[in-house]
Amino acid sequence: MSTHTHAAWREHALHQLESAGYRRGEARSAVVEVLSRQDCALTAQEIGDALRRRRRAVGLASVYRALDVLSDLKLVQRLEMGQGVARYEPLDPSGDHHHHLVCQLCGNVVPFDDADLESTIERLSDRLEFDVDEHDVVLRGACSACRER
Amino acid sequence: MSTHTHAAWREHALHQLESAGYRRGEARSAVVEVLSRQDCALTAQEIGDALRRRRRAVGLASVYRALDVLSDLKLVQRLEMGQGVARYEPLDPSGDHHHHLVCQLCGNVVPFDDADLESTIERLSDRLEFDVDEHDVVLRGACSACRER
DNA sequence: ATGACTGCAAAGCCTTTGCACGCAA
DNA sequence: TTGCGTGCAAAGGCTTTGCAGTCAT
Repeated sequence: MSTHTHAAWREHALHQLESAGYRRGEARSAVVEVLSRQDCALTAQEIGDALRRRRRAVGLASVYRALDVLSDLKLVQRLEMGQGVARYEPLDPSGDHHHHLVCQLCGNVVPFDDADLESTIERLSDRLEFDVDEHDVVLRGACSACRER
Repeated sequence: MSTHTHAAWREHALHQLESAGYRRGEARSAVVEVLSRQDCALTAQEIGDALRRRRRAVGLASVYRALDVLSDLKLVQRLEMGQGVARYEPLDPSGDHHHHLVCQLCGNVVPFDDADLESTIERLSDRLEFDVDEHDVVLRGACSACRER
């Protein structure tokens, strides 16, 4: 597991934003807030919906703009897991991360991590004629709930 | 490497289409033709362009429709590697496959394969509470050409 | 002859951009 | 006060759909 709590990520992110010269705007802070409460990948829509539910409605354009900035600062990772929709999740500054299982029946996304997989990818990266600095792995299939139906 | 040549994949695909009750239409056959000459992932646009260059222009809608059918029959794999554009590549019936390196500087996509990675993922899949039936791995970084600049 | 196949144009998503206003610093 | 941040509406890019004509069987 990560050494960082959700609150710690939020502080870290807000601090990084400030250091990078960004002002503490309402919309951006609200997006950081929502992301900090969730450790798996959300779509821009989902973030917008969550904000609306919490009575801190933010224009979708601002959500996208906030996510752009956060991606640039490597505070969130942008992921594409099919269906042509991008998902975003907080990036642990320690380098810790997980990958995703996508259920092809219900569309649910479940995180998992595996040390073996990480070290295999690391060894592999060294072997390639390519400077690898990111990787992602998506497993697709049926989640336990859907399999039983 | 695959045990199937490009021509073999084309024959296999055309045969499967026929078995599944599809007619041998011009557009669909042309898409199969282009895919069979390439073993790494192409976008719908790229397929359309290739067809136009070969004087067998096909409407983009038909390209997409053909790719849909081919995906359903598991003859091609649909991949999303960022930038919100889907890519498609022939799927070897033997189960052989590769993964991709994406250069974040020039956008080039390069295939690679690694037995170690495959077996690690297979072991991992058995360990999970999830029926895994597909996986894909994307490595991002700088290709050798871009690194030198 | 019949209905699958195709191309074109229109419609649908997700995402980005333009612009005017408001707010942090 | 300055110019970054925000929301709205419009524009963009990829993909899908509706429709009428065409072609395989």
